[in-house]
Amino acid sequence: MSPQGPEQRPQSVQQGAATRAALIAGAIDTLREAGFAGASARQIARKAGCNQALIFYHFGSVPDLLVAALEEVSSRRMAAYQDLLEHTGTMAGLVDAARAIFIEDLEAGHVTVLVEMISGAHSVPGLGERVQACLDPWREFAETAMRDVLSTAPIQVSAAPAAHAVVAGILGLELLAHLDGDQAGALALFDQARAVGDLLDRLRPLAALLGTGGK
Amino acid sequence: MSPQGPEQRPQSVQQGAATRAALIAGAIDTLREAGFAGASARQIARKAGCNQALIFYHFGSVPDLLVAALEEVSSRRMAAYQDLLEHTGTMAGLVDAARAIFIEDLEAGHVTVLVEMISGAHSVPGLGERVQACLDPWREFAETAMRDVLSTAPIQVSAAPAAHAVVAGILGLELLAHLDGDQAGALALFDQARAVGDLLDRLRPLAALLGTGGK
DNA sequence: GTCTATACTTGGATAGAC
DNA sequence: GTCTATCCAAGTATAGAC
Repeated sequence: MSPQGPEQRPQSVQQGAATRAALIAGAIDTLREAGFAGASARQIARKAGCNQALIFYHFGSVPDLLVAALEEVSSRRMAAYQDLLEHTGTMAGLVDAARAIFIEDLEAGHVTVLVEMISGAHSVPGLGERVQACLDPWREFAETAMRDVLSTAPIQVSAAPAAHAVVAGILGLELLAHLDGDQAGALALFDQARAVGDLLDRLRPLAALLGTGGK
Repeated sequence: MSPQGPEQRPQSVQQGAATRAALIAGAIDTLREAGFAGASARQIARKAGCNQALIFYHFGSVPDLLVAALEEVSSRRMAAYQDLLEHTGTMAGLVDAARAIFIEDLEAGHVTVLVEMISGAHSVPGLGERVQACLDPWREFAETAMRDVLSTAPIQVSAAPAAHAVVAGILGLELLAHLDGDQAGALALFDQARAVGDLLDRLRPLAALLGTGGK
């Protein structure tokens, strides 16, 4: 695309891209292990195995790098979520899918990154809006998923508040799981939800008879 | 209690207590407005209207002061929660009480303090355990409250996972409300929950007939 | 693009005067 | 108990050599 041809600086750009990726990976690791308050330029650079000055060269500032890291995690996970949720017609199926995804995210620390960025946004002016923008696709996604499932549910529930509850629940469970150091509480909750989902699935035909389901 | 009598240094201790209180109040304000990452000794002292060195004299370190602030908020709110929940026999009543309490906490920033301390604990070794200890009474409280309500519910749900979900939900809703700058999402959710609670209350006699409720 | 060196700022914590 | 002054560590960010 540039006038001087695509092979003028092939090594440089490749190297630069690799460094960018390493810094983003280092930022993600640091957010998971030391939180927002511990995510300093020096700490991230150490994780990335490169120099601290490169953060400012490639990203301009530490918060800018952290936002890039959040966007990276967000886009990487969206694909997995789409795949897992697109074939769930029942409440029980939704709970199972949600459980699998959530445990995976919890262990990998994906939600930790998000939570740290949301709470850390308190201390950096203007950061909140950028994190919010990153979260928006997820809210839409959750609302669509809830709309699909709730259309077959025996009780009338609006998708928007339900989606809000799901997103809030994920964030809250992450906070508790990280504080406790285990996922026992979250696992027990998913088991309960699975049982309730099963019950609702079995109630569906009955509800249709009584005329309380659907619209 | 001390040998020299209770009036030896009345001014000093009174002054000291006042300063301690001012520092705790300053720490709470700072956690709410600037988050854990922004809660430095100088910032807190500015809010408290006193000298930065007093933090170390009275509390030893900044994290120690922050824990004291969390304990203060926690114990102050416990009374309010006890009062509001002790007369709720129905699901709808529980939702109404929860809504009132949650909105009050959200506006006053009580939950913000808790969330910031949980997420901030990532960056200070040993802080997590202390925050966890502060949260324990609340988990017990939530479990007791859920047990009371669920005993009359038309479906069989264990109290422990339900309480875990409630606590997680409160934390998550706080994160979202603070990020959005409004409580619209949380309010809509409570309205939905109120409708579902109403439905469950009306289903109770029916469930008893069918034999799916109780033990 | 990457490194070293450095300027500058802020934060935690202590000593000592009052 | 409270203040001023200060030390030291850590953080952000930039300049300039390579």
